[in-house]
Amino acid sequence: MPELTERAQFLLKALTERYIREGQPVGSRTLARDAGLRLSPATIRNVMADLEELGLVSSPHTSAGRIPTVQGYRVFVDTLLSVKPLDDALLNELRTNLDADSESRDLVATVSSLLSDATRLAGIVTLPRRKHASLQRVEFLPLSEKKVLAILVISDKEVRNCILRTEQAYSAAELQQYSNFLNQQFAGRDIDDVRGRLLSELRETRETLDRMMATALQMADQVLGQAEQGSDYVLAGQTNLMEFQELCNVATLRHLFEAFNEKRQILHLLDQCVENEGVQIFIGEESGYQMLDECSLVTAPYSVDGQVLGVLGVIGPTRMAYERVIPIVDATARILSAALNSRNKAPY
Amino acid sequence: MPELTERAQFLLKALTERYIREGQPVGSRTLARDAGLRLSPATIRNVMADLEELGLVSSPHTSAGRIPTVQGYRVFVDTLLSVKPLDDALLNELRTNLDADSESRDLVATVSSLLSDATRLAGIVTLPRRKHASLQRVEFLPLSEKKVLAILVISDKEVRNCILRTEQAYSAAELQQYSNFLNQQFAGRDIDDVRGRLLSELRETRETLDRMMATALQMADQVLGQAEQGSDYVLAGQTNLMEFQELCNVATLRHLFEAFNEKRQILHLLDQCVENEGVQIFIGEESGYQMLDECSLVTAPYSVDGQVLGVLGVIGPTRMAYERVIPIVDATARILSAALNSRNKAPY
DNA sequence: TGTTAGCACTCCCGGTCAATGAGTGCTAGA
DNA sequence: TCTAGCACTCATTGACCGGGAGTGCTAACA
Repeated sequence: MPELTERAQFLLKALTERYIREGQPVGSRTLARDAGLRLSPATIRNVMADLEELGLVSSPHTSAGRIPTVQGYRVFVDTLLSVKPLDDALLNELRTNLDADSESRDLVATVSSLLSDATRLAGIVTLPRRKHASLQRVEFLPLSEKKVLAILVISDKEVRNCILRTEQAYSAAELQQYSNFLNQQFAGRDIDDVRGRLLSELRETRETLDRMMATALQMADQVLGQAEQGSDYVLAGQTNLMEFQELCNVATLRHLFEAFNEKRQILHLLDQCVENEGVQIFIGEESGYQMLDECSLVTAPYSVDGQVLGVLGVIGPTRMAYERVIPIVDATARILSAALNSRNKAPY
Repeated sequence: MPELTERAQFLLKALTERYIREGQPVGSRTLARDAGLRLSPATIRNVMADLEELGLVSSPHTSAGRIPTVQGYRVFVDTLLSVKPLDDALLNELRTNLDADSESRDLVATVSSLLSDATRLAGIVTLPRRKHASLQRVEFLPLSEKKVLAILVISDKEVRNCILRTEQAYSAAELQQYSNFLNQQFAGRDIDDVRGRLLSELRETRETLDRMMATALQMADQVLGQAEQGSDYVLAGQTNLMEFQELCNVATLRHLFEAFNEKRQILHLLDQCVENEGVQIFIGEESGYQMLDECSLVTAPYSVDGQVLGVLGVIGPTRMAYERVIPIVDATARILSAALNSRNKAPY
């Protein structure tokens, strides 16, 4: 946008800020007073006409003031925004409330609440999912005649268990043997890797090797299959969204909440943010999903050892206090990453 | 209500049914046509005046029809309602969709969805919580230097694990020893019982016995303490509630959804239904909670071996199709109980 | 050439008003 | 005991009007 004069930029900024604050279309008279430039309303009107032609502002009807369009917000966020430094009290609160020792799921839930409390919007955090997680160990325990409890230790904070139904009964000793065997073979290896090997070994050795190994492999495969599909997120403070007038009609809310329940679409959107480093923002229709047409999504990925594990962010109305929200999201992502890192470094 | 003539009862029933169907206040003319009695509107009006005096119906304003009051619904539900027999297709769907082998939490989530789908309302199911669960066994696995994974097997479908931080490092062998010891001592016993013993033993033997046992007891106590607090429920289909006009203002919805998130109040209400056997209904303000003023709650407890484990039900607007909803809730509770029972009987 | 004052115009919003229609309470008669 | 009739009440709807806020345009001014 090099065509934008400095004055136009300044006014767009002032207009957007005021609109975000007040929620009302901003007229030329108000803007003249508000902006502090010693210009008459008439002059402002001329500038506004230019901005409107560029598609950065629009008026809901002829005799209302102007409001920023999605493109207007875009320019505002990308080039005009002066981000507020995060206030220390809040930063401390974020830090101290993160108990780095809790399990992933709880940790994620906490972060989600923190985000929603700090911004008064809806907080969202995906569960950490590492592309290359290594398997620390496997255990099998007999539950009842044909049920086996499989426990999969991935790291010192990620444990999954699932109940397997088996064709026949196995004794504790047998199961012990199986898990020993598997741990010997696979402990410390990448999970995808393990799965690949399992499959190929299963095929190869079906007849030749003894039954024990086949069973062990089969079980392990079952567990891994179930463990892997856990792409999910935790949402908090949805009800905060009900406070905003622009979202306050039931149809809009319904679509939004249904999307939250469905998860699929939201997840897909969040996935797009994984690649981007740092804060990423979707404004209104930019997301490409209808139910988010009147919302913005501010996200940031979090990571351990340079490997991105997930995305966190907030969802709120397009008209949100970006200059406050952006640093919060940014900081939270850093703090979460740090928390995950520090405990990951604990020696085994 | 012996003062109610047969005719008055019949008309109250007709009025309530019509109002539930149409959602509009019912006038005397309509009712005269609808009820099939060969009475003129004027006569009906007289009866209505009586019903109004008894507090069973009311009119939103002078020249509108009548709608049932909470007391009116009460009489309707308690004495007038003709419950529809459940249609077999639905029954089958409920049965087949319950995978009796999944874990409690998943099972509960499924039931919740089934309820909400079948009724087009919000389904709610509390997690099973047995007063006297017996401990099947305990396992400890080393995770990292000062972290231990504790696994608590309660039944062949209920497993809890939690990560303990310990003061010092323990070897796999040590942990094995501990769990062996605990299993020997406590396997098969009631969990509360176990906890009590743990505490007393801890006190008694602090100095006398060897450190191993003390640690084992301490760990077990930690796990049990964490495992027990799990009073919770799973909700499904909240968004269904947004379809109803009477709930369609944002303030009402907000209170409702906030209560859903809080859980405390709802849980308290559900707890009251545990004692009652069979379907229990709270209509409007009867619940005593403001956010449910315009809602009704239809619940039924589910149980295994005559022991009530939890409550399930649906939440919807006061104006709901009770004659359809009640049998669904009832049947679902039975089916869930049966499912839990059958698999519980599997020999160990 | 950029800025400003003035002015006519547009459109939303809130209030008033009257017509309509649904439904009621009451009364008198069958 | 029931019913027909009638006057009355009240929500809803649509039309209308005036005020207010803000605009675009034009012409004058620095």
